[in-house]
Amino acid sequence: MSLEQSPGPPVTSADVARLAGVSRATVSFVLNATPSARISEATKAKVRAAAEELGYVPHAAAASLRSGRTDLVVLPASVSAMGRLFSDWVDELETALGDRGYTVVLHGDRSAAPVTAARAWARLRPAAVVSMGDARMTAEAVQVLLQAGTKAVVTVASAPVEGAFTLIGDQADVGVAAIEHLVGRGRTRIGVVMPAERGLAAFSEPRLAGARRVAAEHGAEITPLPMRYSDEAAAALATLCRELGLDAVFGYNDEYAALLSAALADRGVAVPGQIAVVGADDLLLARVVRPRLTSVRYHLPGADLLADAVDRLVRDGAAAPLPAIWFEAVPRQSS
Amino acid sequence: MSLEQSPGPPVTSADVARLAGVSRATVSFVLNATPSARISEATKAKVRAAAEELGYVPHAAAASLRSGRTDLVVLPASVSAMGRLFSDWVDELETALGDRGYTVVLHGDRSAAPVTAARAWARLRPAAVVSMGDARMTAEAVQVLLQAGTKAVVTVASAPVEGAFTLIGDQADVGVAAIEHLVGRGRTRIGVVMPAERGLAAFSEPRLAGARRVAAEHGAEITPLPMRYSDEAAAALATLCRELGLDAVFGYNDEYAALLSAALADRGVAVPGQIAVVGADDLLLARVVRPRLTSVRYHLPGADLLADAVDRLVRDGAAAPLPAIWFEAVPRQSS
DNA sequence: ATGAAAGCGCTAACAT
DNA sequence: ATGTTAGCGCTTTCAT
Repeated sequence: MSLEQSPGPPVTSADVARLAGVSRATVSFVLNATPSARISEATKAKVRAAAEELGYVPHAAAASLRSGRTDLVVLPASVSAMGRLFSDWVDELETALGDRGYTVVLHGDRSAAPVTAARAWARLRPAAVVSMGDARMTAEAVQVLLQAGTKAVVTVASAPVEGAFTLIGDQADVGVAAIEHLVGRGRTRIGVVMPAERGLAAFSEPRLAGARRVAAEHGAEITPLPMRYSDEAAAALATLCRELGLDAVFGYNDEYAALLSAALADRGVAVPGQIAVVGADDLLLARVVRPRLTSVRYHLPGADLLADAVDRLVRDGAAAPLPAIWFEAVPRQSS
Repeated sequence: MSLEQSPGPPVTSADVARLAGVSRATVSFVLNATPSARISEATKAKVRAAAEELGYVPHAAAASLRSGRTDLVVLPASVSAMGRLFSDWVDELETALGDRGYTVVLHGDRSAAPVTAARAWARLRPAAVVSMGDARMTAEAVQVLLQAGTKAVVTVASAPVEGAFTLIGDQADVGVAAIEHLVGRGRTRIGVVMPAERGLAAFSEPRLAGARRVAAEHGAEITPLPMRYSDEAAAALATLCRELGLDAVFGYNDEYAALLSAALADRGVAVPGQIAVVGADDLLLARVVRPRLTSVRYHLPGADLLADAVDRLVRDGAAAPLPAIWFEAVPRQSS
């Protein structure tokens, strides 16, 4: 293969047709294996050879513009805001959708307003938008997408979102699971870490609310603890925890919890002896640190299940509901 | 805003033109703020109002099909194979390119062959493909993209890739930095963790090669240690390390290293007393675990710098070279 | 200052 | 069994 520095004009299906000595329609039929068209094997071979020789790559946008169909699935997701739990799951979903013929693309938008973000996705005219862990799929955002012809709008929310296929899952239940676990172990003066990093409030606020609800039921006391994700902030907070006389901390997620747990140990506070610590997400990190970290674990629907639902939504406009996301504390050494 | 369940046919610029009482050309001029066209303020206002009222969202594919330009940048990246170091950096790059008017999209393809993957990206006719940490941007893959009209093909590699804007960075240097550090601390019987997970060989093999090179220079001995990313595998490997009489381990990256370090401690092996441990990527994890983990740190070019280079490449077809990626061991308690 | 019309690369009726 | 043709939604000369 010769490597030319300056490639000629882009190869189109017309070039392939010319070289193969057939029409553009025939090229389309052959390369897309259109079932309704009967093309002789000889012609097929000629077309494929020509395409191969020219290095022809179809123009996805042109094809979908004409056909009115699209195989694009947009996953709105900011890579760095995603825990390892989610990133593994996103990977599986990508594979599952890929197997079903979709082109999956992650779109990490940074715009604040839900409708603005939705418009950015809608410009691409995707067949589906699957929003996991992004709290910004409001009813209006859904309308923008639907209006742009998006067949499947999937989102996670604590209650059904109008027009969208909603995966029910309430972040408050993370707080509930954590506090129930701690109360069950006799803890009553409980701190709840609130990350200072932007974009995490959508998760931390409901978790705190869930924590408060359960604590009230059991006569336990909740103290919100703002914390930045850094060594120094963890050290300062560890000191504060001791001064406040807390006997437990729910650390928002495993990363914050592990950071704080290490800082507590550095200050001579016994974990879980004096202060119990609970994380969330059940990352491998929870098993890497010592003491091993008790963590609230997600139970997400399987990626294949969700991919099937998306496929159904795109083809038939409807799909059977999926089981809700639920949460469970996995007890380890830290509590 | 009324939420209709079944949206009508998609709104096109023709609808906007009709409502505003102007031609489609005028709509295009107004919404794209075309400098060469002089449109009266009154008309502009009318058009914008009509677009707003109809909830018009432009069809990106149609626009770029006609104009021959595209603002799409594809970042080939498998989310889960990306360390947190890279994910933060990818986030910044996304922002930087977004600020320059590009639509950034992560494409986590799972196909093995470089050319197949390149074809999948080329179907989208992106303006640029920026491949970080994906070792599969071969010269042929670059040609496929160039041929499809991709203006900027950027990749990381240990040596310039023909036709691509290459960011020089050699994974072997990660191994070099780790082993030089360990040898400098008097260690001579060194294990190198080789992750069993698929897709990581592209990184682990060169790191091992770099480690071997430096070890040979200093009369140290290298033992490759296959390991899966799990608690059990780490436990088994910890036992093996002791049996082999190793005095140091380079743990591939911080995650594997931390897992192994904890397993060693569980077995009563003193870290760093009996066995020193070094990771890579300099994640916050390295500061979360105890003993704090020595780690090899990347020095990547700033995201803004790279975004500028991409922009230059797209507009002018050329850009000034960027400084090479280099590596440095950050000493902490584990070595 | 605005409109008419051509055409980007492709697919899908409809012809042949 | 294959070719002809008419657009998909948009941008962009060229006219007016």
